[in-house]
Amino acid sequence: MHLIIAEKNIAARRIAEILGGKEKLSTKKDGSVFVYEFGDTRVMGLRGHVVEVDFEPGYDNWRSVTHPPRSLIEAGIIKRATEAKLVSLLQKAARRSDKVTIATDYDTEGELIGKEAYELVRAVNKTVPIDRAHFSAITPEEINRAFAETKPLDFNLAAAGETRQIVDLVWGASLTRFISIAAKRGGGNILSVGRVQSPTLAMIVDREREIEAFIPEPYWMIRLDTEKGGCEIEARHTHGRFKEKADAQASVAASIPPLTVTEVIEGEKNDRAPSPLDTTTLIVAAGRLGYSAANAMRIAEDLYMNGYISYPRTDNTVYSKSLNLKGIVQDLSHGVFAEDGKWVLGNMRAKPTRGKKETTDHPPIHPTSYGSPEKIGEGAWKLYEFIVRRFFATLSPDAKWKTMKVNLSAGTEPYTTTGSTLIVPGYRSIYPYSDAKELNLPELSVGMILPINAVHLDEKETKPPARYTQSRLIQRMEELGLGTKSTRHEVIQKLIGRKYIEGNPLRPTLVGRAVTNTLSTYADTITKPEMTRSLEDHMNQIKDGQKQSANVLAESRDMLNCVFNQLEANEQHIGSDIMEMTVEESIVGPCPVCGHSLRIRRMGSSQFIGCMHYPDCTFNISLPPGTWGGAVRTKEVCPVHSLHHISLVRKGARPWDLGCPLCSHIASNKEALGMIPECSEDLISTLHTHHMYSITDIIGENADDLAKILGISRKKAESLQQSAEGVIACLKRRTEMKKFIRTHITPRRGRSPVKVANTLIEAGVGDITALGKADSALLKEAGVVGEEAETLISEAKKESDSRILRDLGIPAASLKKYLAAGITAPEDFIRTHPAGISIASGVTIETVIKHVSLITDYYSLKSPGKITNAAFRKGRSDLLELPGVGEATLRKLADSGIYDRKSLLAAEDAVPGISEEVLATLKKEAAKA
DNA sequence: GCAAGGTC
Repeated sequence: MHLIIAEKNIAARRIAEILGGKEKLSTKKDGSVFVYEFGDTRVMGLRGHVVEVDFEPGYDNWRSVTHPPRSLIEAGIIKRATEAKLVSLLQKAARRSDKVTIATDYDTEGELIGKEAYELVRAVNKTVPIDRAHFSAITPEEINRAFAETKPLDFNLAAAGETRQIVDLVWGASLTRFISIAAKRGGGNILSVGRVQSPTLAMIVDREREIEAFIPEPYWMIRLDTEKGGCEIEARHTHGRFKEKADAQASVAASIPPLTVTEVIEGEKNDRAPSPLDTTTLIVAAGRLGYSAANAMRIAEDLYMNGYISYPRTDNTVYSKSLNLKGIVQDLSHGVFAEDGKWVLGNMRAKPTRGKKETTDHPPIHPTSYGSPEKIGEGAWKLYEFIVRRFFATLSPDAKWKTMKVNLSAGTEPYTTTGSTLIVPGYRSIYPYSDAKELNLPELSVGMILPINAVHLDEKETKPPARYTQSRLIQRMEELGLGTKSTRHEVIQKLIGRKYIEGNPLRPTLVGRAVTNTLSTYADTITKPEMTRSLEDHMNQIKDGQKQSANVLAESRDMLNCVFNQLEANEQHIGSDIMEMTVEESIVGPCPVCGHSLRIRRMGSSQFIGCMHYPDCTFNISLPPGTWGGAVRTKEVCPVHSLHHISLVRKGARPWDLGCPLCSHIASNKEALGMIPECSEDLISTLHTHHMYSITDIIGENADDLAKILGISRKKAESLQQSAEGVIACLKRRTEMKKFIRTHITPRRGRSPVKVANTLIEAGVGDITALGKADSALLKEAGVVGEEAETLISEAKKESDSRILRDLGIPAASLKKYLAAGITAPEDFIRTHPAGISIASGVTIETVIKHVSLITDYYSLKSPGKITNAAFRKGRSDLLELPGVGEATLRKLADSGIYDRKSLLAAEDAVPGISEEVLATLKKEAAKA
């Protein structure tokens, strides 16, 4: 069997279609893996890299003393399968192959992916010949040619890719760990470092610094209004910017009639049709259409998967000769594009335009089939339409402009104005994305005298450089060689996810600035794009066989060791620097009690706002747990408390805006405070002026202090505190009931669990015990009826009973056994004799008696008599010896307190479930024995 | 729990 391995499923399918020709193609799917078969050939697609480099085992603990971050530099590197299922299927096929062809993408990473496949094949099949097909487009011509002239795999090229992987892992992981540990960051809060992300972050930080350091300078510009035959013309002074206002004013004053046309220069300008699309250009254009970089790529990926456009990750801007451009235009000339498509066919330029970059892996991004707006969908249509029109434009003639430059003089002052008219629309008739505008000037000739309608002196200011937008940043990254077409937008997302940058356009956060500062002081290499450039140089040398991968890695490790010398010597310093710089982001505002700063603090998943002067000041505001979202401060500040508003942010959810934390704290505690009988409005406001907002604040205060604050006696203060504790207990029970209702009631329209609970609370049912005693009329009012109501009540009763039992001191393990035996309420323990309970539940008699005593003590009833385990066992076997006594009879007897011969003989009352005659017979038998 | 690079 001939096994062909492609880089991805779609490529595999198309290769199979082409090579299979007229042969019947069968598609098999195993899990999520597709296999295409024709004749004796089988084609499989990988998912890019199916193995990953990692450190050998033993380096997982970040805080290990024996394996500190630095030890990662020399740690062994292993490869681990990331797509286990796919790998096992691949190897299964490889075992039975007599020929293998690697058909991954035609670039460095593709060669490495090919080598990974090669090693997986070799691991299970030592002898099968393996070759490599190179193709720059998946078209019949290219594929047939590539498979007719296969070559050996280029191990040097793959080694170049592998070297990059290892350098990235070693630098990235060791530095990430070091700096995270130094700044005491863990969990989802680490500080990452990498060859691509760190220089990208540094660009944003640098830009922000430039903006901050920028001092605007005033300057002046002069414009002049004139007209010709009713057509208004604006001309500008040729001096441009005046630095001195006086000079500008002098020029304005000298701008006097006559205004004479001194020169008219007419020309023609060629406006070249745009070049084919690569990923970066697509993202930039998408940015103008309102798509973020990551969103644009997601949509493009979708369009590609559905067959509407070609592969969206490419650096290529030159169509290959094998691409049937005319055929594609014909295919697209439907529906919305019918007319424009026909126009393109009728006006096609001799050769399509070409861009500067030409690569071999994929064609430029172009449409592959027609999709109507309905099929494509609203969110993606603008992007798809752009891709189609851009494709049209690359096949359309250039546009032509007529230009006119007119020089004028007003008194001694020179002015100029320009106009432009589109004379040949060319590609512009089907490509409306450029903002170049026509500006028609009237006919003017040298010597003409025009009126001066006005002379304006505009005061302006120089402006700082603009912040990066996502697409501008991606362009810049491409210029600097940072990242690839597939990863640039992901890098930006990563920086946002790490809270290094935010906003649109992008600004650095304090964390982002702190990390960049530290890195550029102690690990400059990783913050510079030059690291990527020199890595690429080394990769080229490895590819050409001029250098060994091992040498490059050794050099790189030496460098990293030098960096660590710096870092380790300054670890304390680095940690405190970052922590100091970033603390500001968690500061909410002044503490209302002591005036120091309040900070958001996190401990595990719980979070609260606390005073930085703790423990001297214990003021704090509780916040919802982190599962609702991490608390961050927003820009808004409360005018009353001068505190930043707080927002809870969670992945995949809209942020929950709490507003001013103190306002919301006060509001949410107001109702609870009102539940304390002694709390009048006045008393509450007195409490507020002393910064006591919640019930816990009242309870936590020293009783004497509380008395002083409120101007009441100590006794009254104590009773207030007691009432407060009562309210807390009551609230706690309510919460429990709410939770209970939530787990037992399915939400339905107009009847949410919360609503049900609130109706019950209003009616005075405030805990689970009360719910167990509630009547069905009330539940009906709350919207719970029939069987559901019965279950709710009986479950509540069960829950409440078992709580009572637990509170009385019956341990959970025994309780479980009792409940399983149907002994659930305290009454059951009194109604049934301990002997019956013991037999039913399997708990030993001595323990049962101990537990029953707990209950009888509580209800002030007589305790049950003592029975030892031994006596109980003996009595039980004695009874079983009596004729006609089995387990069932034994149990009935036990329920009535009969557990041995003696108690049987002493029994006076009837035993439920046993007839009097039988009982009498038993007694006789017992007396005999 | 770290990187960057493929692809889903």
